[in-house]
Amino acid sequence: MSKQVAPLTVIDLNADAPCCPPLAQRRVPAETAAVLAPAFKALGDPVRLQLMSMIASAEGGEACVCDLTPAFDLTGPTISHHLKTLREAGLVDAERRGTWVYYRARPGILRQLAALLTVEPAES
Amino acid sequence: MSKQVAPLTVIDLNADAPCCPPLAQRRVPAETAAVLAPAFKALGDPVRLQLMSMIASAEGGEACVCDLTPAFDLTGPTISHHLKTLREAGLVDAERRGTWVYYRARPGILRQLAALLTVEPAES
DNA sequence: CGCCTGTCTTGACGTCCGTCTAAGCAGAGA
DNA sequence: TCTCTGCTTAGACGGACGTCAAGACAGGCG
Repeated sequence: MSKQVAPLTVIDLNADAPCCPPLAQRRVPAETAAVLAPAFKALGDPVRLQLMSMIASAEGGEACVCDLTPAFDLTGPTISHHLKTLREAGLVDAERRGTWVYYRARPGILRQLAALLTVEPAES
Repeated sequence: MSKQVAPLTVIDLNADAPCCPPLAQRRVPAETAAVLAPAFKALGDPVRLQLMSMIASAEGGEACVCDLTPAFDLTGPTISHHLKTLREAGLVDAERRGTWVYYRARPGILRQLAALLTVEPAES
């Protein structure tokens, strides 16, 4: 355990470059797991997964809450709660402009998660 | 809905090719979200994320429960419960050979998840 | 056959999560 | 300033989750 000085204690979730080697290449340290697991957890709900996709794929990279809410059979506060969860997981960023609130995806952490799940094309 | 015979009602989680376009490219349909969210949810626990990594990065692609359990400060049944969760999410496969049980990662679904999270290198 | 080791299942308990209703706060417009 | 609309926060309730102790099952070995 003292072989390396654990340079991953604080993980920069905004970095564009992957912070960690793929999950299938090297065993994920406990600290890395503790930081990245909440992000996976936030994506572990169908509503939030769709919200994340709607935000990330929106025109101009941002989506208004007024466009997100009517896409589900849920009340406004419930959608707001899910958006807060995504925000606290570091997956999205919120900004109020006038009357409406806009949400924007953070590509950095998405890249981290994708890199972690990357598998060699032919591993057999 | 009658345009195609709904080939995504059941998503082949074992397929090697990605089943869905990236999350940031097109809005994820509700059915896809319902199928893939449980996989993210299963990875949304630090213990399971480490278990998944230990299994996927193990020699020969498989890991014995007897090697996984002592790596955590948890009881055997708890580890077994987490492994069952990973199994039910389709992330790993279990096989008993003699006394010990071996777990093996399913690269297909990992590729699906990684593809879904893929972000363009420069999206601005 | 009987015991031992290793793993899974069952049942229970405390905590967290998803959803709702009701209330609070921030801007825009009259 | 007053009111209206849009979004968030607070509180509550039912259900699911993480954990453990105890028991059940499978396989190997005397």
